[in-house]
Amino acid sequence: MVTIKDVAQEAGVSVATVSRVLNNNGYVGADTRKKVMKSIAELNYSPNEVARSLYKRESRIIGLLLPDITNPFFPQLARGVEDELSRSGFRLLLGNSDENVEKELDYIQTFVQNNVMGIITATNHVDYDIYEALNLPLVLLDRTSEEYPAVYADGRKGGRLAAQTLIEKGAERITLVKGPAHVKPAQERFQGAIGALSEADVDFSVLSTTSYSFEEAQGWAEELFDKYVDTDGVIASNDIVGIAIIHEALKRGKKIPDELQIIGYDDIPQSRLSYPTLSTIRQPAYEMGREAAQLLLKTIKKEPGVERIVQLPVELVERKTTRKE
Amino acid sequence: MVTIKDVAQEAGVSVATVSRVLNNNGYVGADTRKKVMKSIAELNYSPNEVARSLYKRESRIIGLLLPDITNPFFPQLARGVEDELSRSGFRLLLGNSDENVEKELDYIQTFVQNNVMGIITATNHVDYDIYEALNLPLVLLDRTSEEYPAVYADGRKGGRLAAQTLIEKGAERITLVKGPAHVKPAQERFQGAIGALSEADVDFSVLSTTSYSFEEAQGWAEELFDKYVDTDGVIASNDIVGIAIIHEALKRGKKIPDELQIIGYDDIPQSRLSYPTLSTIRQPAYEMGREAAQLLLKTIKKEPGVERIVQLPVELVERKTTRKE
DNA sequence: TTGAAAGCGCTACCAC
DNA sequence: GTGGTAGCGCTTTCAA
Repeated sequence: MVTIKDVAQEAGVSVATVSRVLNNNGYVGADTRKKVMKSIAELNYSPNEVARSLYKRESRIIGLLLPDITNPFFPQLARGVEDELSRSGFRLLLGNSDENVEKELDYIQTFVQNNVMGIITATNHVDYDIYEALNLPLVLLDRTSEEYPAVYADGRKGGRLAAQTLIEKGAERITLVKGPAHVKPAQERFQGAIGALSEADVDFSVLSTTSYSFEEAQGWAEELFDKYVDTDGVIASNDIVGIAIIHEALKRGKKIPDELQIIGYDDIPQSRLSYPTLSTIRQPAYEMGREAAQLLLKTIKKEPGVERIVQLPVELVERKTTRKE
Repeated sequence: MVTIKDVAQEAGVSVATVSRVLNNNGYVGADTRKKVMKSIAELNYSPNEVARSLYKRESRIIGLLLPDITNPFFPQLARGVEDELSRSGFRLLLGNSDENVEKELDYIQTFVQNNVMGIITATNHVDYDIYEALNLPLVLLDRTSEEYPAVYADGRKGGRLAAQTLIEKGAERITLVKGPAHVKPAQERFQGAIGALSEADVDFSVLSTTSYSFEEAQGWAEELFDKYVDTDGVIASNDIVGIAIIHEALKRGKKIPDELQIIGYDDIPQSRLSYPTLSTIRQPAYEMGREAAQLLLKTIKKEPGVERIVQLPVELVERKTTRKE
């Protein structure tokens, strides 16, 4: 390992001087600087971030905590965060919590132990003490809270929009799929949909589910059609479930969208590839990730007047599982 | 921030003693140990990993370099790596390279700067000098190389299997979709398929594509049917493209699998949710991630007799886009 | 404009 | 058994 000492020796100056050219502060003579630069290049030196971090009590690392990168909504978020962060030279320490408090706490602890400069979390347990005591820039992603800055899309409005769409397009026996109770955004969109449904003159039923996963989505779809045989409009809890419902409906010979309309939530990439393509409520996941990163960066840099809440718009994407009129 | 000094003071011992109980080495009297433990708990102390890392020249961090987490094959890998790693208390520094050498080099550099204990990379540019000079445990994931330990599934065999399957099931005008030339595993499976196709008495055509992405998959599918109108069997470059092809085929009124059979590659989770469900060659992505992590861990711990190559089996998953006989 | 040296939090060696 | 202390690679006073 080549250290600052080696560079200093090679260049015939002190480590202090090397440090100055490295960080571009303090006075350094033009030719001294040149000499140092040359030695740096020759030795292929790059400073040890760990030592730096120890002294400065900060690093170029951000902690990102996600429920599960395996859920296709989150890779988008993660990429957004990473792309934005890496433009400022920050790197990502990544953790999947599976919505499990212990894992979450565990990750938070190691984030702190590693001197991360800030944390972005898409988690439900922000109310825990550990975040309070953290004393670190924190931004919530895809979640809300009274206390912390947050970037999210308006779930209530999204849910409402989904329901309204189905109502307008003539669905009369709507089934609303409710996502896991412990997942906040799932509840938000559910509440929004319930609101719109209640205000309209339609019959509707609620199917309660406890997961979003690919493995179980098909089970929910089957249960849905077993219980509500003649439903003609389903509001899925997310696109995965929506796609599973398309699948099951086709299997049972239902005509989409004539006999049955389906609307999803998220607009994950594969929704454009289902057949028929899934109408859905779009959340700008990649953008959300970027915004969260920007917000965090600004907070770290202590820029004045940073907005605490960034709410991104949801949007109806009409494709082929809803009727045209 | 509470440091080892604070704990020492609180417990009325020296920092050396605290360090000993922390690391469970050296002699510590039973009651001294108890006192120290108590102080640690009271102050809610947890050691600064950065300081530790600086002294020991190692850390509890692994660098993971992926092409693009947004491609649904990779989250599985990443989860496998993370789950295995976290069992040993390691964390993940994550980077997406987009198959771009510069980004890759950039990430490698920061990995090194942050004292990572090892690197897992799913990258095509291992031949570059930087890896040689690295002097760090490295394992390739989903890639092969003469020089480094690697975990992968047998692409040649997979490609061969895909082609054989279609031939056996009576496809007579096969179209083979070739993935991006710079992506090694894509070429492997392509070669495998070409081999099987060449040995059989079938006509076939090759459609050359330059990406795997959702955005462009549909374009490839359209091109495919425009160019090869009467193909009755397509070997997709991966499941994304396979799903796009199903979509396009249905749109054009083709009967699957009677008029047209399709076989994918990877077995990403959403392949079970397409309609009809996609027959495919399964790569055990999650397992691959875990194996890579295990291999790396063993290398780090310098366990003797560590295997250099872990080749996981590919497997035909018959679903509804291939015929039954 | 430059160098010497203290110190970031921790570990490990050497005394006692 | 326990404490003192050097030193990991770096940054930043303070003096010169």
